[in-house]
Order: sequence, then C-alpha cells, then structure tokens
Amino acid sequence: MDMKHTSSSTTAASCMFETLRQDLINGRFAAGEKISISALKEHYQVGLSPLREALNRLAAYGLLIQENQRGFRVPKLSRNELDDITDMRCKLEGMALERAISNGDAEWESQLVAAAYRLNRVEHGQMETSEWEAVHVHFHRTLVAPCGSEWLTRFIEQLHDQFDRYRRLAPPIPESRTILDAQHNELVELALQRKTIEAQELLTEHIRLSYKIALGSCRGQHD
Amino acid sequence: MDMKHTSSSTTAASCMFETLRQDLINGRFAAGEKISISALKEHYQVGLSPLREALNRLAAYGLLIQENQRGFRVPKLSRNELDDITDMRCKLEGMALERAISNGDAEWESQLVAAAYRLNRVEHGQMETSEWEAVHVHFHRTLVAPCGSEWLTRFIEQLHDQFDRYRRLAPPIPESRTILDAQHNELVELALQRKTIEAQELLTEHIRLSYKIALGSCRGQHD
DNA sequence: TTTTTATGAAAAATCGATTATTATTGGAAT
DNA sequence: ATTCCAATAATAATCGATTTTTCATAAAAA
Repeated sequence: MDMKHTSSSTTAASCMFETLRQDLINGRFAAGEKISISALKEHYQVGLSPLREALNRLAAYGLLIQENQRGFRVPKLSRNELDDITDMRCKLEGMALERAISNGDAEWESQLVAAAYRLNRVEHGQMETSEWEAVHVHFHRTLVAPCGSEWLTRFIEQLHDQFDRYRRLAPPIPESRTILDAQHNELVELALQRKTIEAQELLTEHIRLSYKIALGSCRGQHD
Repeated sequence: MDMKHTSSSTTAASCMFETLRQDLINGRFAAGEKISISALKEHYQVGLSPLREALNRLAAYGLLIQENQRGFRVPKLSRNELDDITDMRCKLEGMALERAISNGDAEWESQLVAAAYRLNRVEHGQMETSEWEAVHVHFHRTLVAPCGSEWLTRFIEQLHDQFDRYRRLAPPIPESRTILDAQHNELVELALQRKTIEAQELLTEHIRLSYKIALGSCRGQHD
C-alpha cells in the first residue's frame, strides 16, 4: 500500500496560503489594493506569523507584490500583462499538449474522459460557480498532465492562476461560454485520436476565446 | 530624474533570501539535506522570523522543498530533472531570443556588446569564480531581456538558477569551457546581425554543451 | 503659495518565548 | 530478534510583545 506521508496535517501558514490564493484568484481583493495585514489577521482569525509566511509565499508565486518595508499589494490588472499571460499559456500549454499526447497512456485517456464528463455535468446543473471552476481547472490540468515535465507543469499552473484572476473578474458572455464548453469535448476527441497539431490549434483557439472574455476585466484599467 | 523608490532599504528577510539563494545555487548545502533552522539562525546571525520568511519564499521559488510540520529540505539532484530543466531552458530561451532579436534596439545592442566584453575580460584574468558567475548571469539575462514578456523572463531566471545549481557543483571541463566562451561572442554576432534562426540554434547548442558539464554533478545520484 | 521640517499615528518587521508536532530512545511484549 | 509502545528530546510552528520604518498631518520657513 501507498501510505501518503506527504499529505500530513496542514499548518496554519499552508492553510492561509491556499485560502488567500483562492481569494486572490477570485477577485476578493481589489486590484492594486494595499494589503492590510492586521485586517487579514482579524478577518481570517489567524496569527501574524503564519499569515506573513503565507503572504511571502504568495509574493514569490506572483499573486502579490512585496515591497521592502511597505508590505504587500495586490497586483494591478493590465491589458499588456493579460496579453503576455495569454501568449505564454498558448505556447506552454501547446508544448505540454504535444508531449501529453505522445506520452499519455490508457489511464490518461480514461481520466481525461472522466474530467470532461464531470465538466459537462456541472455545466448542465446550476452548481455553484466555485464547483465549476474547480472541475474546469482539473480538466485543463489533466489534459496536459502526462507532458513529462515538472517545470512545464509548474509554470502552466502558475499562469493559469494568473489568467483566471482576470477571467473570473470579467462579465460572462453566454455565447462564448457555449463554444468554450464544446471545445472541451472536441479537445478530448482530438487528444484520444492523437491528432497533435489539430489539438494544439484548438487549444490555442480555446485560450484565445477565453482571453476575449477575460479582457472584460480590464475595462477602465489605465495601463 | 528617476528616483528609485524601489530599491528602498532592504529587510532582514530579503537579505536572507538573497544570501540563501546564492548559497543554494553555489551548492553550499548538500543535496537532499535537511535544513536545520536553528543552525542557520546561528550561522547567519539572524532572527527566526525573517529567516522563516526567506525560507518560505525560497520554497515557493523552487530552491527548497517544504513539508508541513517537518520543515525544509534541499532538493535532491536528479538526472531526470536536469534533463527537464535543460529542455525547458532551450525552449524558453529560444522563444525569448527570437523576440529579443525582433524587439531589441540600439541600446540593447550596446548593452549586449558591453556584457560580452566584460565576460571576456573576466575570463582572461583569474578573477574569483563568483565574479565570473555574476557577469555570466548578467550576459544571459541581457541577451533575452527585450523579449517583451515579464513572465517569460521570470521563468527563464528561475530555470537558470535551477540549472546553475547543477552546473556549479560539477567539475569543470576546460576544453568545453573554451568553446562555451567562444559561443558567447558568436551569439552576440548573430544577435546583432538579426540572424534569428542561427542564433537560436547556437543558443540551444550552448545550453546543451553546458548540460554535458552539469551532468557531472549527478554522478552517484540515485534517481 | 510652496516647500520644508517636525511630530504623532499607523503599519511593517523583528524578537523572545511558548506551544504543538515529530523524531528518538529504551524498555516490555511477542 | 522483532515489533510495539511510552517517555523524552528535538524541532517546527505559532503567539504576544517590541522595535523600526513609513505615512499622514500640521506648523514653520522660504
């Protein structure tokens, strides 16, 4: 048996990291906002030390800006950065998908089908947004999982978080949503058929369409 | 005038982050070693809080492994990971170089020439290794600097740190060193002449030759 | 009016001590 | 001998308080 020594009891710092990460991605803080440590401490009912450790991790991860002697700020949203993030996603996830298609085994195929199935189910029902978001992230993670590169995976996750910060803040566009949902299933089809190029092109298209939605979060943003 | 509010007075935590980052890259800690926080505290004469904040940042950055309730460890060296890092460097720096060559202006050209010049000078003299390393990092950073992507730049820096952890630990190979030194100058030539493809190919070759040296650090490593 | 300088308040960073968790050791039981 | 368990030591994580630095305000000087 495989006893997971890894998933040992969590710490307050790790817990705060995860919570804040989610809250940042979900736009619970205003872009550009100064982080009031004592307010967070109050709000999350957590000690100063674990909170600061979490903030330090988030800054190193790119979800916060840290300035010496003047604490932490939420990064601003800028169209330029969204363009950057989007381009990088297309490039990196394209790379990863190619490798995933060439490495992926039967186990991957079944997990991919399962992930897509779950995504379809959640779409139909009127689940909470947070549930759909979780399933959606899981789908995209599964899609590129067998790319064989720890670092590529890591960067993709990081960019995904950055991208979602924009997207989740933007107003939804139902017509685009329908297309995006269909694309998930088409991606599975192409992946299973090992149609590498077509899959890559569709993934790029998928990301670019999401980008159009995400752009909606930059309205009234100055740079 | 441009008064740098950015480089404000540093904090103990930031200072420790930089110091430990260098020490980790320079192999001052054994791969796989458990980090004794109290020992570090003693050795660097620093308080517990700033030290822990630095360690948290380093873990998020990928230079340390953090496990809940059991502290920090130095990542092991593995040939597989070195392969991964190397592939990713070739891909990402190749991308960046293409964009740098298309974006880079006269200012970039002069900085690149200057960086190469400095590198040549340091080679000739018998400067400290640390001096050469700093100039070398600066050269590679300059080469891809105008790629126009914050995120690409960030990932490249991160991978460079990871790669150097292997390379600096490996025994030097003088013949390869000569070739690598020459390649730096050839890279400048090709960049100035805007020979994108050739420059990319040479950069890949350069990284792959460095890889052969870096491999020397994996001898006797189990996975 | 504008700039400068002092001053008090707010917030960030750090320290020293405490608590909680893990690792270790030395028997007892099988 | 090997496994199990308690007792203890070691270390990680956290807390509460202190120090340091920045920010905001207003008086003084130009």
